[in-house]
Amino acid sequence: MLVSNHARPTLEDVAARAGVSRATASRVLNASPRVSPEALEAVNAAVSALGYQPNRAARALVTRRTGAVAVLFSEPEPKIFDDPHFARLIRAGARALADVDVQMVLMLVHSPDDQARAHRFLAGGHVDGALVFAPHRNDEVVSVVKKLPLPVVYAGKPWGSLRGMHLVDNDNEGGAVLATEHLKSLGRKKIVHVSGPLDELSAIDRLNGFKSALSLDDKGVARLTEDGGFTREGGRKAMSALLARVPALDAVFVASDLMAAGALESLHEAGRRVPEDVAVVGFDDHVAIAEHTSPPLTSVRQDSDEQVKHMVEHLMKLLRDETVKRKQQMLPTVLVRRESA
Amino acid sequence: MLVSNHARPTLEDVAARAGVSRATASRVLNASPRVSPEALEAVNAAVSALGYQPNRAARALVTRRTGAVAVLFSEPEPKIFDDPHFARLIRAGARALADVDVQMVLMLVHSPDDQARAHRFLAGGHVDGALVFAPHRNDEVVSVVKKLPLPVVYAGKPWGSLRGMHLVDNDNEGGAVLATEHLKSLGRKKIVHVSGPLDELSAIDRLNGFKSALSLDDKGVARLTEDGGFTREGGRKAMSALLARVPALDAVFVASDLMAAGALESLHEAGRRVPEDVAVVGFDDHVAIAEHTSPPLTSVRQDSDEQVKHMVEHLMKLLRDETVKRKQQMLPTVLVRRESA
DNA sequence: CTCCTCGATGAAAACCTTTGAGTCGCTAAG
DNA sequence: CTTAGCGACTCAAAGGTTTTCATCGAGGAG
Repeated sequence: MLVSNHARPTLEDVAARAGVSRATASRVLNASPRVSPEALEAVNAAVSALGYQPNRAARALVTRRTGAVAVLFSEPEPKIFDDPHFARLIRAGARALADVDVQMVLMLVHSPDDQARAHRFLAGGHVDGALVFAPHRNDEVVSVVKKLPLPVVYAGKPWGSLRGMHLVDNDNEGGAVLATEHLKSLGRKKIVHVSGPLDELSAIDRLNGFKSALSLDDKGVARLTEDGGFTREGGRKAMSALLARVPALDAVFVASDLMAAGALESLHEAGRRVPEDVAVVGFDDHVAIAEHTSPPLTSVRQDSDEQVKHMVEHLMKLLRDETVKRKQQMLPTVLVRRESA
Repeated sequence: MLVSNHARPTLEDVAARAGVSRATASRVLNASPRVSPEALEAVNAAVSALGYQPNRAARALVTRRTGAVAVLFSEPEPKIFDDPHFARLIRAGARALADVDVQMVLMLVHSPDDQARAHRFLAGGHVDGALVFAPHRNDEVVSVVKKLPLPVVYAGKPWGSLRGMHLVDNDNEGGAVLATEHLKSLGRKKIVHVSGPLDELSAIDRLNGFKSALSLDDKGVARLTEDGGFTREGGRKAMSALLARVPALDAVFVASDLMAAGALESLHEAGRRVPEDVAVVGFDDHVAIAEHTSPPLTSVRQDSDEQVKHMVEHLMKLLRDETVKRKQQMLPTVLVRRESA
């Protein structure tokens, strides 16, 4: 029998070599139970002998599954560049999806053009589902995605009604309580907060945790809090503003490590020693930042790798039509002590 | 006529509605010339009326094209997190590929496991081609990819023989000459260089540009140069080492903006004023960094967006079997003056 | 010994598109 | 008036897999 030119082997070839029909070979590949041990072995042998790989397109055609999922980021461009958090999320997504043998189609969505394209793409059935990172208030992406008949898992709470939405969030509020309680336990009396932008629910949750740990009323929170916009520069400015407004402050809980880095700069400039004069706690536990500030930063760890892994698992369950016990998962946060508090 | 349930319309539906055959409808979609204006219009009308989108799997099955390309990054993890350059490349890739309606499948390749997976995936015919970012010496990814019958375009020169390889590089050497000449033109006499890791050809090229602009011999270069590893911290340390070794230095060309940021810190600590005492030129012109150092950084611009765009165009030509005039493209670099030199 | 059941298997349809070969109606050339 | 040529189109095959349904054989019950 002539071996064909070095075209990729098809299921037919495998079946022929194993001495069974295409159907049986297919059943082996899909781990169907109705197949005899001998057939199973023969097919497996043929598969590895031929180096067979199923043709994704053919399979997709009949199963109506593409084996790909979209990963959507809606974030203004500078943030994506500056904040290592995004790189980490993208990497975690790449790894987690590769682990389950699913193609990751990355889409960055900023402009209305991008939104239209994303809509076309998602509606076009080119992916089986989507992972959506869109933390901002009234994010267009969310409304675009929401009306599509497509399984979606969100990272954190998207703005608006959460009814029926699948998401994996970090316990932002709990983490903030942890951080604030820790500062209290150090005997600090005048604790302030550099928050993230209040059009993101994660920032609001952290603010609320701070507020509840200190039993503050709205006015109190407003006085002791400044928005740092989740950027380094914003953190620096917010810290300066707080120093001006509350000169006697002896501790600060900063809602992200990147902002905390900025806040530390501001504190140094103001001549305050950390942690002696002012204790500082960040949020994220982003090692690349937290371990390289001076002093190294005590921070609330939110494990992004874990979050993304859960998102992928959750989405896979949705795709397999399994029932998920809880649509909305919350991941615990822990305090990682270093030297700043 | 009953409208079917809300299943996605197929080409058959479009053809029926337009009153033509499937074949004609297909030709319209693929912009074949052999089609009458009336038919063209009728089909287009039907397409938009039905909101038809071609089934990618079916198309892939017959054309043997997947409509997806892989984007491979082989870089140790910390780099990917810390260096905004990667975020920029990823973003540029996402945009450029979306523009030509091609799916971007992102793969980060670090471990041997990853390499095996990448090999399986690429050999499995799941993508039509690949964009490879693998700058390091003897990078496994390159050898894996090289023996595959798959169109590949590299970012920058991969290590090893370049014969027959398609790549888009920045004019690193030219940029380095530009930077060094600029420092000379400022009347600086003692110019040193913080290089990137010398297992990357881009770093070597920049070093060579520095060397040739100053007509240095090997010994001279060695004395005036220190490896900063393309990291911020490395830049700081390299600068300190150079300050110790060449106290009289009055200018430094740093091979990346991230390292330059570190070098500036080191210079400040050493009490040198920039640019009065020491003029500094970076490389990359990474705005997020260069505009926010103090003082703002003069830098050699390499336009990554442009580079990636060229890579995508190049790959598309390869996929269309067009002949490419030059397999290896070199993109010009320009000096962007700010305050540091 | 016959009839059923049941598990393993094979034949064939279905998924949706592209594309080469063939058809049809027309004009221009002979 | 016939015929070659041509443009626009249709027919139908091909592409590789999953899955339904039918078949086949073996073994157990009657």
